[in-house]
Amino acid sequence: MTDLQSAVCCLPISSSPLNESDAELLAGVLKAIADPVRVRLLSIVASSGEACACDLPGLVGKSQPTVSHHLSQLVEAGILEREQRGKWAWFRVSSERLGEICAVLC
Amino acid sequence: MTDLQSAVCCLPISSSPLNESDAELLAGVLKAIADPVRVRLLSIVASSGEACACDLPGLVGKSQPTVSHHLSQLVEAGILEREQRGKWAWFRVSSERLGEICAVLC
DNA sequence: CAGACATATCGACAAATGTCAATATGAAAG
DNA sequence: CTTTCATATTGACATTTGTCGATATGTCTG
Repeated sequence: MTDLQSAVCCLPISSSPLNESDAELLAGVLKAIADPVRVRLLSIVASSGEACACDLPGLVGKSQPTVSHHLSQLVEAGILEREQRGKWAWFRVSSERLGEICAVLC
Repeated sequence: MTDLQSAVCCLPISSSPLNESDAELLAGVLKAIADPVRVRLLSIVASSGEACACDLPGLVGKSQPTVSHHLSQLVEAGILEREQRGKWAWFRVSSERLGEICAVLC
């Protein structure tokens, strides 16, 4: 997948038809959220302000590797930010990135 | 897939952790947009106000059955509305539904 | 009704995705 | 440096998804 750490893509979708590459960027970011487990992870992190990876497998009922994989996808899409604290990984939401998504959609 | 014609799901994701069924609803609606071709279709319809299905295969470079399939997914998710005019199918964006999505995300 | 044409459905297939067990990596503590 | 523990990566697999050709359905027109 292409680099998603910069801006989502573009002007609002209603301002003019997206070209193929902008469409891939936007679709990529949305795809990163569009999974039930990732939505729950995102919601858990968002509502707590931050969350430790160590708690998340228990909270969503998935294995540690699966949760790790989902978290990586959210980080790669710029939706979560990862911070290492000792041996623990903490995550918080990039409300800036979420805002970008909404700005493109609405 | 479950019925997505009613409200997307829930309070904003940051207000409290989504339960599994709300997460599936939200993920389902996002998944309906999270594809490059569907993003382009959505953007074409949104920026024109409305669009005829007859023009869309040419505009996105996909076959008629493929476009029809993508449009159905967007309609099923409540993101596009379909209207039959003679033998043509016209589509417009449900800005209400898009607004719901943004309200849940941000 | 018959023909023409727009759209939907079906069947098939390759590619992408979600999942987990096993294992590797990395970071602190002793 | 060794051990311990948290997280990431690998490999494998079943399921889902995007795509198209062929065909069915539906809607107007003559």
